[in-house]
Amino acid sequence: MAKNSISNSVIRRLPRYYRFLGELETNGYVRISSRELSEKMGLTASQIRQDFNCFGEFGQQGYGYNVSDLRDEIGKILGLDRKTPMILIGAGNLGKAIATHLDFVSKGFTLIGAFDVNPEIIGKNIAGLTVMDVNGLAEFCAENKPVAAILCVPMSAAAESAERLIGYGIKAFWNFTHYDLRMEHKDIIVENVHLGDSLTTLSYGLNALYDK
Amino acid sequence: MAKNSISNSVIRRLPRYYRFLGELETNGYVRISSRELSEKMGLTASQIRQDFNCFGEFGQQGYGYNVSDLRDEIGKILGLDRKTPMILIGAGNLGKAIATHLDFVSKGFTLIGAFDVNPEIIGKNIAGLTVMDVNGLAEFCAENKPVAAILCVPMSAAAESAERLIGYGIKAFWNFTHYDLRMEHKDIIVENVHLGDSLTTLSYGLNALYDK
DNA sequence: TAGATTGTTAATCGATTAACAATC
DNA sequence: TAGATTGTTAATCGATTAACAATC
Repeated sequence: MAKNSISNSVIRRLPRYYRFLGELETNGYVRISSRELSEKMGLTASQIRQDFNCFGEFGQQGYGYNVSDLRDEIGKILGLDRKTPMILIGAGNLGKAIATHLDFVSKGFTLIGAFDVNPEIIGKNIAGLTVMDVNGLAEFCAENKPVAAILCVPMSAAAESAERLIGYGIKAFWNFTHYDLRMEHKDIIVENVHLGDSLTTLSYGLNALYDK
Repeated sequence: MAKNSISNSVIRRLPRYYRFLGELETNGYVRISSRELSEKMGLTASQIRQDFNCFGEFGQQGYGYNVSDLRDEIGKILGLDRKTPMILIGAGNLGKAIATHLDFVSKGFTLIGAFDVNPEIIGKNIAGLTVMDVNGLAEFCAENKPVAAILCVPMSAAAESAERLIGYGIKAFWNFTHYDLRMEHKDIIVENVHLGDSLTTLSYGLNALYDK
């Protein structure tokens, strides 16, 4: 589908394009030029055209881009037409919030199971799922073949959990721990969310304020 | 403190350096060379030296870096010795999880208040704080002068909440909404966490799997 | 002193921006 | 056709890597 290999910088801009195009569509836009979109998004028109051209020719000279078509194309590129089965590992505060807060289907996933070690959490209902005991994980994976996992366990359990999941056939991780999956497994697909690092970066940003 | 202007790429690596150095210290390391650190972190030794040299000369030729000193320096650069007063706006599932999940003090902040509109949430206790009615926000800010805010409200309320908070003197946002604060306010410090975009990126990553 | 490793300059690589010919 | 705007090539900018002199 995608030409050879698309740079990470481009990929990270795609979800934002997709969101903006959705808003434009909602607001009744039928066509948009790279210049107009660049003004709305705070990018250069050049960059937008370069980005889209990584994947094909979606525009029309003299006209611009058809908003709805372009959005669909980007959706396909992002694989949002899939429903990759995903499980949640660690249904504590954070895991629960993530499972509840997001619309998985519109992002290419379905959440099909949730697991925890804590007896107080097991049996509870989150996002329409009954939290199961991690002891049943092997059996569940054998039966339901989840492909992706949200890793929301404490750091102390991260390495062991990840290794087990890989053993059960999990290929992709949405990783909320600081365990460095990418370093340990070159072949596994990983997207990290490091909330602590993000807050730390905000702290750095405050230097601008205090240094005055 | 920091030389002129440090590139964003460098800044985003600092929290990770800080974490790794903490682990090394825990494991009894006293000194480390850029080469050894590069192997542990999956970077090049060159990059590590370049990064550190943005802020000063922390090493010693022929020896390497003192782990504990270096960590302290990076901590100072990140402003982790501060306790910037921060408030949580939106104490729903996600807001609650974030407030509970993270150690704010070790990241340069103290969480001093939590607010919501929902009567079912107001009065509840999270992270040692009683959730207050947003109606009391103006008064609270006048009295307690929070500098930073976690924005965890629904998209529909994001713009209005942000504008209000800026009016009450908030200078920095940890933004979990898709409202584009940076675009609207060039002078405000913003760190975005776009969970939806992150999950979407993971979906793109799965192309590698399905394309085969 | 000899060996090691930094700090720093130079070379390379990649990403962004500018320019413009192609074309709707 | 004339005007607009893409797709794409070339120029610029910035970040990473390599090399090495300085020095502990």
